[in-house]
Amino acid sequence: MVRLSDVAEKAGVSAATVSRVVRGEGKVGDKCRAHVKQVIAEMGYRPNINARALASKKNEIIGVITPNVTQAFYGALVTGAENAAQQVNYRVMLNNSHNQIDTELDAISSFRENGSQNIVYHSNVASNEQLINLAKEIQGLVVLNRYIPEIAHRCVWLDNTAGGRLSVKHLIDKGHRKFVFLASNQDLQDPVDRLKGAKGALLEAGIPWLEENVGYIMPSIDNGMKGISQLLERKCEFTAVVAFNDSLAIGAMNRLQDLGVKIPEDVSVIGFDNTDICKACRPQLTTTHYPIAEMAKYATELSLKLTTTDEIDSTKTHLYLPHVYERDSVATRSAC
Amino acid sequence: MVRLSDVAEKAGVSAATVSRVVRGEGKVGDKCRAHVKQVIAEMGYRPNINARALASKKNEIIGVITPNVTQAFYGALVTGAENAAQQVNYRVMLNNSHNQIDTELDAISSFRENGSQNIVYHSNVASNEQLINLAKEIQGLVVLNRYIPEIAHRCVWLDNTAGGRLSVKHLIDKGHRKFVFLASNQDLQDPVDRLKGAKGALLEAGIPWLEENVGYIMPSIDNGMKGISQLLERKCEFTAVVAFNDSLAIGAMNRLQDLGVKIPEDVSVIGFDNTDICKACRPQLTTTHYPIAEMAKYATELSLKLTTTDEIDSTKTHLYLPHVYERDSVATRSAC
DNA sequence: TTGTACGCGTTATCAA
DNA sequence: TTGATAACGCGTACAA
Repeated sequence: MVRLSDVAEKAGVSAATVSRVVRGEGKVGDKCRAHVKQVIAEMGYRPNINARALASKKNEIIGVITPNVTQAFYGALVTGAENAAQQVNYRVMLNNSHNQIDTELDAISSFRENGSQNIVYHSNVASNEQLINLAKEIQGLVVLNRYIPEIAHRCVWLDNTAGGRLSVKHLIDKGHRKFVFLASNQDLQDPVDRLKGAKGALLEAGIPWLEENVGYIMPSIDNGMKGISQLLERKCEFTAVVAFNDSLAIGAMNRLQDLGVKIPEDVSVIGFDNTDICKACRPQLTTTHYPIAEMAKYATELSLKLTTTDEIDSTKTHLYLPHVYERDSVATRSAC
Repeated sequence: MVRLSDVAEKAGVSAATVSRVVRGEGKVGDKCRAHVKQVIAEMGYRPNINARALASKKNEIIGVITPNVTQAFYGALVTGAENAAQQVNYRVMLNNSHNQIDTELDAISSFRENGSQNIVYHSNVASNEQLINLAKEIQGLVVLNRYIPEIAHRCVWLDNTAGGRLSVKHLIDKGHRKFVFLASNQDLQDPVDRLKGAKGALLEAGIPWLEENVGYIMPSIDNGMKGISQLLERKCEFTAVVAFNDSLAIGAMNRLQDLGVKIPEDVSVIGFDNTDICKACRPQLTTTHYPIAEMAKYATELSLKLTTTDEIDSTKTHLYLPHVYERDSVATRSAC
């Protein structure tokens, strides 16, 4: 491995000078710089990252914490972050936390020990207090998919209330008036907000909210099937099902089809997220698009900005709006 | 940040001793060790990873290179690797190469500059020569999903030929004799091997191989739909479709259903990989299981072994066998 | 079993 | 604009 000092010796300058041209900082004479660059190219020198990190206490690493990249949603998240990282030659360190707070905290410690100040953190288990405290300590920490007023300018999140409202409004516009909801039973804000939005859309349209028409379950295809069965047993009447996410929607859809219900002719179904599986089912799933890849990309850019510039506007948060992505699982209901 | 020397001072021992107990190596007196550990706990000391990496020229990082974790298959791959890494307190650095050889090579350089000797590399674009040369230079490089005889003991791969054979044999056992194939047009060994296995199974059963019954396309749901349409236009006769992967299978299945063909009553469909989307479609997809998560886990364990012990058997490769995972898209065909 | 002393490859603070 | 020189925090021969 060729070192900085090797380059310096061959170029006939000091190590300090080479360091300056490598980093592109400090004053260096034009022809001196050109010469050094030449030698660097000739020798194929590449800086030792660990030595650099040790001396500067910085490292070009962006840590990404996510429950589990096996799930399409989080895969898209990581891809978005990695995309932004590649543009500035940063590396991404990944942690699958499996929703274990200890694992998440440990990953954060580890990232920091590696000299990384840049962390994009999606947590379903950390408390607001924990996040606020971490944000104080870690300059480049960005909280993804969550809104915490105290650190609003460090949050990149989706307007889930609007999402819930849009989903339902889309169905109302198509003539539906009898709904059933497959909600998440996870102790998170997202499910609450989406339901709140849904409720709002209903009230606006003068449709009563029936709590008995809501099933709370852990999101998965299998549970979507179970959930819709339970709703059916309760003798809920509906022409549309609104699901917390795509998996639940697809489970519901498939179970209904098994029972001879035609989608979307008899019942319309709408999902949430717009993950890849929406194209696998039949009919293809109409869903509310969650631009997670873009959001993750933006979040890592924000993290970078947080650690490199002072001009951050701490009075502003970063809120994304979802929109309905139409496929084939929702149909117009002429009469009701 | 509390340093090694801080601990040493407070404990009244030398830095070298603290270093020994931290690493659990070298001889240290029992009560001395206990005392130092006590102080470490009290002070909340954690080693500086960069300093350690600089001094030892090693870093506890495992690099994972994959085309794109947005795809479920690669998401599972990364999860498997991360799983193994967590067990030994290693961190994973991720690179989405998007099948760009430059990106892959760059990632490798970067990993090495970070002091990592451990790399799990899935490449669709690197040549065998490149891989062989890299393996020479990088002690802990493991090639995933590919077999290169010269570095057989560094390869963790699937028997794709057996996979192709098993898929078709499963269908033959169910009474099918007329097949159509949706193959990949990617310039890789996997598609070739799977087709070879399929052909073998056919010949064993005395069924002729019809090259015109094979469609070569880039794997995706959309292309599965297009592919089966093309085969239909060619007036191929078949009672079963064998797809290179799950996406193609699902595309084919859905298009057939659109045309009024009943799956599996009229036509059976089998996929490959056993990714999450198999449960999203209707009927759920019977497929050939590719144990990618386990393989990736094993691959990173192998990489670790390669860099820590000398007792590696270089006469042995690491070959996994796929198996048919039955769901609902394949049915028995009584007469033909 | 424990301690000393030097090196790892950079960055950064001074002088020059 | 350039060059010494001291950190950075730890690992590791070697000596004790």
